[in-house]
Amino acid sequence: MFDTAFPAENARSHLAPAALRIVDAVLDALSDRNLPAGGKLGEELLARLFETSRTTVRQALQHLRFLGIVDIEPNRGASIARPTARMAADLYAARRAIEAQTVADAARYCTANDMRTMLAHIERQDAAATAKNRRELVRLRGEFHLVIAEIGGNAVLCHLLSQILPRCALIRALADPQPFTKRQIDEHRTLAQLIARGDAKKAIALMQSHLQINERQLGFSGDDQARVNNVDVWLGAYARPQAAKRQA
Amino acid sequence: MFDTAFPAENARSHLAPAALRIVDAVLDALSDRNLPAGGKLGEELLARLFETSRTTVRQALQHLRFLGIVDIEPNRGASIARPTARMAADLYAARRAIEAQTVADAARYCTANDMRTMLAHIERQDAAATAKNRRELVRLRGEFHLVIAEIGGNAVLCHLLSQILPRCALIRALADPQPFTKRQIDEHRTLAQLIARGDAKKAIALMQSHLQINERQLGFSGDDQARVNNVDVWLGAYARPQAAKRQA
DNA sequence: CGCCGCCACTTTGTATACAATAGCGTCTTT
DNA sequence: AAAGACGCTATTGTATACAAAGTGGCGGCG
Repeated sequence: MFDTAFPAENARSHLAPAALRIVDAVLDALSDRNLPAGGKLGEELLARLFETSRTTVRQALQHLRFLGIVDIEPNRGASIARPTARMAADLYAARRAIEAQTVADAARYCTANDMRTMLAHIERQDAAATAKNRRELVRLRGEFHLVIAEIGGNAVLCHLLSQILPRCALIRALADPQPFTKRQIDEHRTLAQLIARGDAKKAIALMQSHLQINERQLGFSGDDQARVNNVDVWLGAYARPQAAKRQA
Repeated sequence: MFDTAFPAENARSHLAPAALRIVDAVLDALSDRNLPAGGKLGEELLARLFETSRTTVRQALQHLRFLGIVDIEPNRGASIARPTARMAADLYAARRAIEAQTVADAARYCTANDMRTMLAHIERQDAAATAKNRRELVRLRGEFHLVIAEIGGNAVLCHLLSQILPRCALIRALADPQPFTKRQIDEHRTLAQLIARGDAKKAIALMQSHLQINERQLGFSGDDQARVNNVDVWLGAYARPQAAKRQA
């Protein structure tokens, strides 16, 4: 479905396959809520886990830093970002600003084929929700917003959105108590219809409320430090490609 | 003026000093319009020019790729991005979406001290314009928008803006025929006043027109391939820190 | 004479080795 | 016994060496 023209893939295309595996492993672990906030990501350790060199690991860490998933302090190394409530609010405010535009563009330029793409994607969301495949569902929910941005056709907005979506996923993994809900998929479906109809005004309004509802679900009460902090424990399962594939 | 809290600096803080020098050299060359679009940036060459290793060069190139200043093709290396008219339109559309929000936030949260910061910054813009210091003026014009975003207080929007501003600078360096104009600084001054007054509505409107005027000035008529393509020629002057300092 | 294939060279990608820095424990001194 | 300073260890930062891939030129063949 997503060929080389897909902006999110485009942004990753330059990465070495090995580095990409590490990035995906971290993102997968994030979707599964197996991320210890503030957990340290030693280069040597990752190199051993993924059977590659530190050079490649550093590539991956740089990319994750760019996505806001890890913090890198000079001479201190990388650790999982510890997003604050303020950061979450900023992030969602930014999303509202960006996605208001992507939705408007999508409503303007949506073709019949685009509508089919959206519906097919929503089908996959439904399937993932039915199968209670949390990781896939988290991935698809974010990806759907990218699909809309792609229909809008603004490559820059696509790129920006693909950057901040993983951070939203991180925040939700740490602070969202409600994993499975069909309502969001229903909102996606309604959104798709409004876009296909070209009703930009209503589509924007729905997107805004859709995002605000998501944001309000966040609660920063949970003490994230309570999670496992042994990175090799929680990342170990994601290191081997076959292990990751098997779960998916 | 800008301490560690400044988002743009924050995003660069992790880079090695040597890598930062390379990034700044490219950005300076860009401000001076000494950038051959599509020009190849060989790693070995840069390593020799900046008297460092290819490891550091690669770091800098990765960062420039993040900023959209260079394209990196696998096994082909890095080259200066060749932005299209479409890309420019997308970029400015994204800026309008983002800066509408930053201006609104700034108008809401602007303090007396923030106003002084803006005015002081505008003073520097005036000084650079009077001194016909093109590089400094280009830098300050972009930075002013970041100052506004900083006043707004949304770190994510600051970060996103700091990412796309260099690309705007690249596009203007390649396609903007009008280097020196005081009108933009006047607009900045008016914008500052509206923000300080808390008039979000008018401030947003002015920002939109400000950006649209800038965008309309762009003309993609010039054949950029006509420029020098010998990277060592145009970057040589920026390689040595003292050389760059001397011009500034 | 033109085109196709092969070989050499150039350039990038990856891994490893070395250097520098921060954190931490211990030892000494007051 | 407590506090400070020194040195050790663990981890990151940087450079170099080796491997792989791509590009261009040369020679043979049609």
